[in-house]
Amino acid sequence: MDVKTLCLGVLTEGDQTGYEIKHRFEEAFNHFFGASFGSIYPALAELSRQGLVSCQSVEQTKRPDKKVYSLTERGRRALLDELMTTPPRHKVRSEFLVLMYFAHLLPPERLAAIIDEMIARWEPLVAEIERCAAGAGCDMTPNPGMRFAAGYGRAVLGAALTYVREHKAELIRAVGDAAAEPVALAGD
Amino acid sequence: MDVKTLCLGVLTEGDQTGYEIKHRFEEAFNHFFGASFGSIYPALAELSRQGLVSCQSVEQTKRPDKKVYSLTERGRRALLDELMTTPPRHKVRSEFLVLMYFAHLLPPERLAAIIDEMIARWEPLVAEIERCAAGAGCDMTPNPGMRFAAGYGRAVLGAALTYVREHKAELIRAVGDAAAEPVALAGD
DNA sequence: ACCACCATGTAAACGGTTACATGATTAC
DNA sequence: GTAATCATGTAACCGTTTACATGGTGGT
Repeated sequence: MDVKTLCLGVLTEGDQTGYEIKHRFEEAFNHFFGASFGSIYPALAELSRQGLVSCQSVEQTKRPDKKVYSLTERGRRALLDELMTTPPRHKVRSEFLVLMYFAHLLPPERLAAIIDEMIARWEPLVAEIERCAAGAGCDMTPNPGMRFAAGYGRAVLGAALTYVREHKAELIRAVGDAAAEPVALAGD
Repeated sequence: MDVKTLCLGVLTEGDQTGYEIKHRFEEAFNHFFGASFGSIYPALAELSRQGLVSCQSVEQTKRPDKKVYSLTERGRRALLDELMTTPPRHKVRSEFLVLMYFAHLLPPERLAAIIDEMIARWEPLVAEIERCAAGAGCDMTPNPGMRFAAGYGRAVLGAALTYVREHKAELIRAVGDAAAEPVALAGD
């Protein structure tokens, strides 16, 4: 499953331009699937070439023509097929946790700054997930899947936030103590 | 931050071969950083070329020579520098949640199978994280960072497990109801 | 018989990010 | 004057996955 499939999926919610699709990605999939313009535009071009979406240009003054994409019947079938057959992978790649893993190699101020940065990034993300689950940014009443995904995000990010908040001081203290130990021995 | 950095990090725990490093990755970083042989061996070769690790071959009968890598002083400095400067990214890419998002396009049996598969995959993962946090697979007493990362994994995976278990039936019912509605109207 | 474990490596293919190119409009 | 919004696209680059290549040992 790649950006192409996600584009097909977004287009089930109505015809959209590449630009709009990008924003829909950010609203709806922000916490579990990222995509940049550099992957979306080529994906749409390829889908168009394969006849899975159709495209009509809308002229605009002093701007590139807007290209509105629609899901074709073949595109819908391809999407359903993909959804029926792709295995449910779930990958996390966290440089944050790598940094935490090697906490004993870092000064406490750096640890504090890293954790604070994560908290500052996750807090608004939870807020946005909540907004999205309430139906913002999408015409229709939020369907069950949307609510499930949003609920998952809220639950998991909530747990992450709680965990880092509750263990920040403990980690910093423990690292400080471990660093102090050999010095104390040497000073004996 | 890439596999190279992680290799340097693992080597702070003691000299190891590429093969052993791979297994250490699976034990320690399983839930937040994946790496295959195809990325580890070239990474070690590159680190060796850069003088960040040293390597001594150990002859073996009827097997390729074992190559034991050690962190050099320059390697340690490079690692510390990397840990001090890399921003704490944290990315999730979940085809599972994409599938859930489009639940209304899938039959209930498929939804149930997907959720059950995730539960079956996460349950042993939590168990392994717990084992690792207790100090298994690593000579030293687990240091604070290891425990923090493991605790994070336990908290977050625990929340994920609880969430999917508690909302599985609800999702499947809601999707079934939504699918039944138009039929009921048509039948009126 | 067959599979898992040990042990290293290469190379093609893949998919995505980043940076670049263009350029008017509107709001602070 | 500076930044954000609208709007599309290309191309170089990056790192990883996947598949292949080799082959003895030990367990069920």
